[in-house]
Amino acid sequence: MTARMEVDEDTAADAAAPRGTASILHADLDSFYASVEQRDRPELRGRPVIVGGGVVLAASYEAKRRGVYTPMPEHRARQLCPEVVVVPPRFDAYTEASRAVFDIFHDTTPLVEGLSIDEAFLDVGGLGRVSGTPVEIGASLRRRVLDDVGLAITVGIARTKFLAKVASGVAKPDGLLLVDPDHETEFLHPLPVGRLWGVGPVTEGKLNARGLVTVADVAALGEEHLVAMLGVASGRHLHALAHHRDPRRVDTGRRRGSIGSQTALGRGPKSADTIEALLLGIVDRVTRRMRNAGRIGRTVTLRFRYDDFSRATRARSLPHPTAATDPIRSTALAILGAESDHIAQAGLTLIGMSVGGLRDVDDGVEQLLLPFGPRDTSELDATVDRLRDRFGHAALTRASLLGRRHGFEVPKLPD
DNA sequence: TCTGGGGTCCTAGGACCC
DNA sequence: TCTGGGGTCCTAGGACCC
Repeated sequence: MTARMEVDEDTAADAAAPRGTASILHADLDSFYASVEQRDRPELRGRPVIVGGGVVLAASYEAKRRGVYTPMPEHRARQLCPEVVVVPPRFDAYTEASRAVFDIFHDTTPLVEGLSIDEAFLDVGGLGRVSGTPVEIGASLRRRVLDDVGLAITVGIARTKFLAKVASGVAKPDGLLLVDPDHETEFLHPLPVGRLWGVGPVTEGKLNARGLVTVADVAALGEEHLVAMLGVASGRHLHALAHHRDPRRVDTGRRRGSIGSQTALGRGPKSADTIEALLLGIVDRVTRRMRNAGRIGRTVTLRFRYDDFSRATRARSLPHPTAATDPIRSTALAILGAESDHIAQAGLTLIGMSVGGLRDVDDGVEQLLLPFGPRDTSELDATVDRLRDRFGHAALTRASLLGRRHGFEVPKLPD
């Protein structure tokens, strides 16, 4: 490896460049769903546990040691490990546990970027005088999550988000690992390429087929070769990561760009009525979640999977963003109608719908209300009707607040 | 290995506009 | 009548993440 480093100009340049300090934490709860079950049911501790519903959603470390992983079919897990305990998921309990852990994150630093229900980046740079070194902060975070929430959490600490994420992956389970900024290459280069964030089975297969097995192998390659192999974005990204270049800051302002729901149907024939009923249930669920979140969206996407596991997505954009059930339902039904022949022929095994192009409902309300002022309310009634149609009844409360802020009364308020 | 449910990002072609 | 280049939006598909 040393010889490789010497011939690699990029790495040499990196080594000469001034390093930042390792102050980014990646905190990742271990086997999250399964750990919550073991926490709440002491008789499950020390035993192989999977949370499942057809496939393995999460496996305890006792089960992982037996070769069980996500998303393995449940029956396969039982073959590998006959004494495994299968627990149905309790998503409310996981959401609540996640909220408690994120409270501790936010109490640690204001710079928190959530990645999923069970992991986040924390920037603890500049907290030194108050809270200690990043390693001390990481250790105390782990203690607090265990004491207050009863869950094990692994923390990776590094100069960049990418390295912190890789570090927590290496440190699992129940660990803490600092990647010293002066020894990043030694840490990174021996790892298999599949450890890189963004390298999945397909990319790993392409790289392996060209004899590229470790990160060092990838790092020795010019960017143009990776771009030719993987495309512009992936190639550049991978090249940068292999040289531990990752300028992304911890971003506290990230918001979801789409909200969706899907359901697997199993094999066997389903009537068109059954499929339509399932879709209507999905539409209700998604639009309710949108309204609860105060988001509106424009692009309705249906997702289908067929008996042979081929997939298709069909999208249609609405003229205006909305969270109202009616326009989203009719758009979804129109897409379904256009696909009905293929569905009848190919056999549907999954149906899903999501709404993308999300914005805040306040933005939509504001856009419709903004042309009005205190002296121009002649068309306000019609506008309020349109507000209700597009965004649903709840938007009227927001419209009322916004109207007052702009100095006029919005009529037809909800009671 | 015969596959859940929630998402993100990237690519690419075509329509449309200037 | 035929032509260029750039930008944006829409749609479909694919890879990836937990």
